[in-house]
Amino acid sequence: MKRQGKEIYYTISDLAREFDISTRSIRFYEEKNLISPRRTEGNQRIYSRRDHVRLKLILRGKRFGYSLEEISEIIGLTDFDIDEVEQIRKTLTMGQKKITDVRERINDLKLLEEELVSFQGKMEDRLRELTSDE
Amino acid sequence: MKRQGKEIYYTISDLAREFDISTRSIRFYEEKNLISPRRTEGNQRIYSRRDHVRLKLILRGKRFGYSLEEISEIIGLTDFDIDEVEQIRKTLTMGQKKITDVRERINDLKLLEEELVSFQGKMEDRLRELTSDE
DNA sequence: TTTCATCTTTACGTTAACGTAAACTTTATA
DNA sequence: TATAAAGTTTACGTTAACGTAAAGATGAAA
Repeated sequence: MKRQGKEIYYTISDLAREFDISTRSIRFYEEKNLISPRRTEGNQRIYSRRDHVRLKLILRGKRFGYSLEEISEIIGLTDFDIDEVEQIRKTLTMGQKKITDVRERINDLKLLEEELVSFQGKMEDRLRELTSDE
Repeated sequence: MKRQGKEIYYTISDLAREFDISTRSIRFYEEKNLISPRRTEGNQRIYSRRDHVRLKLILRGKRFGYSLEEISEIIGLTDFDIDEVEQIRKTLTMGQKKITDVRERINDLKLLEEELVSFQGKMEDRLRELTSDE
């Protein structure tokens, strides 16, 4: 992370280090149009604060199993290349679907958590059983 | 889903239909030792109620981005081939890690949900703005 | 200004998670 | 009992998401 006057910016290896991913991955995301950094005169990538946020979003999406294509859809929602009412309505509908999807996932995860905790409890009981009488 | 006296069992296509996946996938999960159905005399797979539950767990795992290998770890927790105290302790430690992991994922998802809802709100405002004065 | 770490593009390699096809067997139904 | 539907194994194909290597350009430090 560096500064240029008032601007905060990052090199590709800054981001790779911070998020613990390879530079290859970051370039790959760019190839897939998930992120579009500016360039220096010498053609090297410079990532803005906004790119930084963007990358965090990408990785968050990956963590719960969205493919890059799906992430692209979700992130696309944040792209302000929309201008007409109809466009906005479409975006709203899609956004609603995504929200529903995310809520479902949260519920699923809570179920799994319960199952794991319950199993954990059973194991602890069993352990007490085995270690009490020795 | 069929019955054989008191037993409930499923063929491979029963499961494929119910969970909307291919029979290939189901066989693949077996190849990876995630599931182990019994066989008929003629060597065809029969899935028990327990196998059914197991498959549901596998698919749930997949939904939030666990790889089959990770799912295998999680599911392994339910396998009662453990008997010694040390084994149980190991299992408990690992289970704890999984629980922490799952909780982190839940939090991440809640963050994403907030972001999506907030964005949705902004879009609705914008839409009202555009449609109020026409 | 040199020099070395860091960056660039290009391109081929790899792995997980299946898809698909072939050739054959088992089971259900007319 | 014949025949079609469904199942089996074997094996090669495919796609996403990178890994890795080469060959050269750029930028920071001495």
